[in-house]
Amino acid sequence: MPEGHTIHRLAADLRKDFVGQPVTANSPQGRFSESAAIFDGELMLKSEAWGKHLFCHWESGNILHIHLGLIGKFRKVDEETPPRDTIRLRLVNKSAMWDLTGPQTCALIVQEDLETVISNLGPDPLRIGLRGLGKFKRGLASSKKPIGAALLDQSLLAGIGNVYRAELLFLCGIHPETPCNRINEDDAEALWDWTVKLLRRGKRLNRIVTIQEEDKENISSKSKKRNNSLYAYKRAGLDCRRCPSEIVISKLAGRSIWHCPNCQGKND
DNA sequence: TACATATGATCAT
DNA sequence: TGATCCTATGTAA
Repeated sequence: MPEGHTIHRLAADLRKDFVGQPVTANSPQGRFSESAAIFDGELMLKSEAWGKHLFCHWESGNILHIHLGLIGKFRKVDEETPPRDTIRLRLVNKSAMWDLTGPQTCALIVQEDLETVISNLGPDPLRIGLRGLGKFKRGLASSKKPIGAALLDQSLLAGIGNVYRAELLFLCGIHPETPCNRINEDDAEALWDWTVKLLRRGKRLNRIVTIQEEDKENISSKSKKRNNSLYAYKRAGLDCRRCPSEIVISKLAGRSIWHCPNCQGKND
């Protein structure tokens, strides 16, 4: 679940449910009890996302910093949901209840700490939009890493994860091993444009959908049931949606990556 | 019941 | 590069 679109959507949903009326906070699991007690009963003033980081600001000036990591979830639950001991944090008010489980980070910090966190992040496409292109291009130009590794580097751009990196490279026709500094102007611009577009779509739909209208008709009725929203991610051995080749899987920056050997030209 | 896996990141070697 | 942390889910045994 958690790439940048998820976190921005979360920030917006939490804002809707909690900003404006006092929030009860506790830690059924116990591991966050002391900190939760500090802002328990306060007003949430603001809820925002930077890349994959979520920040909820409280009256006292304290800030709840959450990073979901690989397996974390922060979800709205029914008021009868039992307080299981995997729930790190539970937020409640009159109209809503949310449970946080398995976060990589859940900490109470102050503004200065927040600034340190975001100073280590590259441009966030969902905050800066198309205006972030310049920064992104400079980041690419100064790196020799394979683009497939760079896209996961949150200090180059903030919010992309393993699904989007495979899909972005497919849509731009770029081989994952291409060194960043060999990506030309047009490709860099296309990468940034698609990133902004796809993250916005993901936030709106609350899930990752990269498939384009013109490719929908090429999806055989056989596979119509599932897995129809992506081009490359987890599609090893299946037909490319745009040519007769098969999608191949490889490893890059310690994670699996998928690409079409025909549509995503080999780098030399 | 056990194990593999997951849209992440850090720390040790 | 590999081990590690956190939790839930699906599949194998």
